[in-house]
Amino acid sequence: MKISIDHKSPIPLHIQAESFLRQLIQEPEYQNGKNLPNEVDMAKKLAISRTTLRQAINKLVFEGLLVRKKKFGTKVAHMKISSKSMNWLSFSQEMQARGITIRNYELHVSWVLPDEAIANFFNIKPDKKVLKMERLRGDMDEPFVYFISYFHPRIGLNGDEDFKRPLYELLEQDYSVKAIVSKEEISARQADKFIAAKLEIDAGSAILSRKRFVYDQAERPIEYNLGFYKAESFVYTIESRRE
Amino acid sequence: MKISIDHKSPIPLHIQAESFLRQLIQEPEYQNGKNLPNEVDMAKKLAISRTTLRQAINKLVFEGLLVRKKKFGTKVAHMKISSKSMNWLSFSQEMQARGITIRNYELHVSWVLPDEAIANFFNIKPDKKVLKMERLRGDMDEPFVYFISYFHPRIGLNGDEDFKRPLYELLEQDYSVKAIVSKEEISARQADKFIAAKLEIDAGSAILSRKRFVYDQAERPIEYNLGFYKAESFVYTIESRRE
DNA sequence: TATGTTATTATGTTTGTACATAAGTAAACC
DNA sequence: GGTTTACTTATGTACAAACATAATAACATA
Repeated sequence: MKISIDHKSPIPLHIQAESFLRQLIQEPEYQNGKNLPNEVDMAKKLAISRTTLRQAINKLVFEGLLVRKKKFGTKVAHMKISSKSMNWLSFSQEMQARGITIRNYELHVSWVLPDEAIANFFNIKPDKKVLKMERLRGDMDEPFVYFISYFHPRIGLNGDEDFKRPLYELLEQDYSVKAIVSKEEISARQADKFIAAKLEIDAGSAILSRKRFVYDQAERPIEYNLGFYKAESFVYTIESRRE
Repeated sequence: MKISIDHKSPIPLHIQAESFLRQLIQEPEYQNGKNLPNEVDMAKKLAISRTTLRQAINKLVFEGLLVRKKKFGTKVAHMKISSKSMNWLSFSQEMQARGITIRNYELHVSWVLPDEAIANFFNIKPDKKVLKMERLRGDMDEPFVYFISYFHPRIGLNGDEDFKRPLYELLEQDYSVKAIVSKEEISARQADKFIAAKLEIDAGSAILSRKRFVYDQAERPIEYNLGFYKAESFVYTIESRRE
């Protein structure tokens, strides 16, 4: 933890402060509930104004990473992995935002014949092969999600892409495909033998399964995605408001 | 649109500005893409500082309701999380919409001491009793969800209410409490013995658990709600869109 | 004509300063 | 001893004042 604020850098100070904080809160002491240094001191130490520092803190508070209480101070919100109404963060971005380093445990790409649900969703003939991508991902300690994705042939993926890059970035930059609409179905189910083995849990354990249908701006189907999350490690959060 | 800023009010100016903006952007012109008045002018008109106004704008930007671009101005983002409708249907309405006739299998109302999570959410002392309502509901064939709700004492519920009426209707009509914001956490878990017995399934079966935090217009906590759904019978769907 | 130059506009960044408020703790008072 | 009062701490609210920057338009120059 040497990273500090560089006043010469073209990067805005509050952005620098933000990264600084993201690093800082990784420290075990803060993860364990210790208060962050108070705003006035920290601002002084970083040689930025309190307002600027608050700007950075605010962002993390908004994201739900920090909680503040008067007189009590600021500390990291002890919450689980969640997808905080930002449905549109990709998995890697989502994890990054929480300071979790992701590890890809397995990646497998193949061309397969679509089953009925998929052929239907893509509106293609069942004898037209589609690209299937399977990924086992998690943090440094253990895998906690197994993804299966199918992509519409129209996109032109060939299977040699660098799937280590964020998926939607890849689709947008290299294939001009913009994922705009997502329909998701979330349900609980019991892990079958295959999934249980991948996630290193017992068959029959509860898992959270997410089915995601992704469309482009013209509502054309792009991706059919299945995700199986180890139960304890995933909580889906939704925030909604009515008037 | 006469609502403006009241400097005498105990409500912070940036909060007032926020409500003002929320109203403002309802106007069809802004919905149709017209730029909001620029910050400097608007701040002058509202008689608050630009900083304070920006504080309010920032919040809406973060929520994804507004987009800003240098030189281009600020306008409403044409993006929508349309899971709204879904989230705000109460259970009975939700079921009705699916053509399912609901049956109440059990209803139990009691006054209990809140556990830490609840006391915290309500921000009350743990020795202050709260109203707890438990309900087992389902269709004509079988129960498929077990609800546990806790209500904030402030509301003034006494426990003798007619809980057969839709809940949010009751709160609104009889107690002038409007549920506006809901934060939900959805996760999979295994049924414990208690829940399993209620839902008539084996202990250890997968269930979908939904934790719901409900707030009123002033973001004050109203209800803490837990729902345990029989896995096969419930799928949570979300539709989201970005621009 | 093509290419700089400048002005304009509206948001973006940053600071310094001040007082308010919630929730404690300690001291003072009767 | 118990109640009030004052202090302390750290966040919350608010303002004014500059200067930076991105995008564009209008103008000027080679």
